[in-house]
Amino acid sequence: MPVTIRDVAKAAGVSITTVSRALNGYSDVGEKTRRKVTRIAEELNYRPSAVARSLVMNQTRTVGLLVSELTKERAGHYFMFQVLYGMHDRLAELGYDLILVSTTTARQRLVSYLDFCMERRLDGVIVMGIRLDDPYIQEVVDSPLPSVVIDLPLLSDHCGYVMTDNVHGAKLVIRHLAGRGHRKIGFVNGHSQAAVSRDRKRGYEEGMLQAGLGYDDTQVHEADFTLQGGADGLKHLLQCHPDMTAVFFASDLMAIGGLQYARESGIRSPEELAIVGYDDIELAEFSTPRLTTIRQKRSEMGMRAAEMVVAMMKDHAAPQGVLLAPELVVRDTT
Amino acid sequence: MPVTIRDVAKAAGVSITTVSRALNGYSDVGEKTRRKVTRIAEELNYRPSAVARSLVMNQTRTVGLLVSELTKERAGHYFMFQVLYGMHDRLAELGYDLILVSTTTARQRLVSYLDFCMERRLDGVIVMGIRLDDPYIQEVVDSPLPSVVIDLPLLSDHCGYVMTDNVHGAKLVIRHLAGRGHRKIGFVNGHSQAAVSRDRKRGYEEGMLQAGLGYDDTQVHEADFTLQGGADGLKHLLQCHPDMTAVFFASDLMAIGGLQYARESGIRSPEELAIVGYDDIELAEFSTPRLTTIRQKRSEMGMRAAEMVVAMMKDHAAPQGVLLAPELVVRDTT
DNA sequence: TCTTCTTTCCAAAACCTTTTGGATTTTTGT
DNA sequence: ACAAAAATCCAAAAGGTTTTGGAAAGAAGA
Repeated sequence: MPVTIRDVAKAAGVSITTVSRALNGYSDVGEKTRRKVTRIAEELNYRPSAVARSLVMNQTRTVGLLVSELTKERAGHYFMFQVLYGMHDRLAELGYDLILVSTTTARQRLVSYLDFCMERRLDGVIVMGIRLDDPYIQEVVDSPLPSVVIDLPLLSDHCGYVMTDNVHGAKLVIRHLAGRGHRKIGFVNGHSQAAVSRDRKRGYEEGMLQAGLGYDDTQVHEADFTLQGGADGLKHLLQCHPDMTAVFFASDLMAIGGLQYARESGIRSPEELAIVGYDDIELAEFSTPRLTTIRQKRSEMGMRAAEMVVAMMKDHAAPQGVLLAPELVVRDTT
Repeated sequence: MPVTIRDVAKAAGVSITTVSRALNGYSDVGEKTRRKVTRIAEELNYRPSAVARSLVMNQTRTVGLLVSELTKERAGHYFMFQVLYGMHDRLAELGYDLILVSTTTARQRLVSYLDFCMERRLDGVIVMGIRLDDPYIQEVVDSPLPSVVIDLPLLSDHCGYVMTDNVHGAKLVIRHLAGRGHRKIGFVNGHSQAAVSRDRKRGYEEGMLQAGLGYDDTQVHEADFTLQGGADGLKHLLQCHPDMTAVFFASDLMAIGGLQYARESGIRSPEELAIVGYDDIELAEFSTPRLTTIRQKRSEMGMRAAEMVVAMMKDHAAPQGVLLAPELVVRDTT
């Protein structure tokens, strides 16, 4: 049904070789024939079949986006959407397409992640929102497929990563709070199955020690990145430490949950309790009071991941670990 | 490099025809050979090439997701992510893959949307977050490619749609507010380039008239679905109508913006001002006070879209217009 | 035993492109 | 005007699968 290269060749009175080379800008085709071919291709509305091309070139120019948290649980969406945006945009610029691969669907549970990529002959994979305990993680690292992971420091022969320097980000928070005179600072962390949680906790700990405030395990509470988790975390922390004057949350969503709990409990922020989040999602700027937080360059994360995976696929570049600098955004809650 | 059907055939001592038919469950292959072939295929870790298959079968089992709002502007993300989830999940179940097509990238501006779909030989398209004034809209309708549009009542030979009954949803809100005794009800709408805005406004108007409250154009304000827009809209409405006791926002995000403006202005909700949103995004349940809103079955929207497009592609089913029922969720702001 | 179905298998064509290795024509150098 | 070099073109192979139209072998019926 669709018009093929043969149709164009016939209409132009040349061989299909010539059509191919004319349209692809090779130098061994005369100027007049080239113009004729392009004109006719235009007229016939010829679109070269990407699948035929993929078959012969042995590359699909497609990268898979493996996201395990594409589930009903929505905690990560605020963060992920914009990473996705930057990633897709840069990939499109580089001439690659993005195909969704979810580990949570029924089909994926049967066909393994790797099988899927092999069958589709994906050129590379970007992994996002994966947990440390995800069974697919080993597959990714072991696979010969070029891959880059977001927010997980996985470095191997075929696997790079890009993430924000979470240790540094957390330290920025503590330094800021200490500078404001806070001595007793709590920390509501995300679940331990996220690499970022580990790093942010380390940053919190080191930051506290460096500020001379000491590290106390009971001032740390592990939640799950959700609004509710943030509220519960704050409640718990304040029960143990009624004299706490500042709390650092490992995500904006949790911080907002905390903010709401505080308001319901009649605790004013920042007067009675300073609150800091992490991520700088859109909502952070519009909460009342406006949330102090750590900004992650989300769309840049996506772009860097895209660039790296393309470099690996195209130029056989070596995978690297990219650490982006976080940025403290001071607003009203501190 | 990867193992092909030829390798399997050779190893099993049969023809490639037999391998193909054995693996695809045809009846004209003996039980013992079938077992042998499957065993060997397993051993060799054979994965049939989807691209070769696509070429010969003339179908890619891939549908494109055309989303024009995959931009830095984040207003729709809270809504779209979960539609995407339902859509992808159902598509995967049905054996189809989802590929992202954005109209906002540099590449798409050169190569038209249709060209992209043709080149990739997509079997179908789902369109989401598109505006009434989007230039691609005509392409979609005219295209012979099976397509279904979300939140835009576009029905043609090859194009169906699924959306929530927004007229009814808005009426539910007005009826609810009128039942609570409100007489002067404002409306902060989304931008006029969204079909949903048109419908929700109609629902508001009809609702007001049916409740005997009359329709007054100055009680309606057009915003843009953003937090800031909601805040500004409420401010404007209250300036014109200080005696307004209830405001209906065409999205939760705007309602939350309104809620925040109200709080900053010392206006308590629901005591002094009832507020209703639309969408029932996660945040609605966690705002203070918790937001009364209209629930859209977002993941069901995605699923229905997926099912329809597959039916059109596979069984040549006729496109339909699907209207899902909205649902009033009463919380604390009314 | 001979014919007629079944069952089981396979060679070859088809899908649409790119690339290889040469062939043919034109231009350049002398 | 002749050899060499450059420019322009093309036939055929390759890529990995499905499907078509038979062929070969075995079983059933006479």
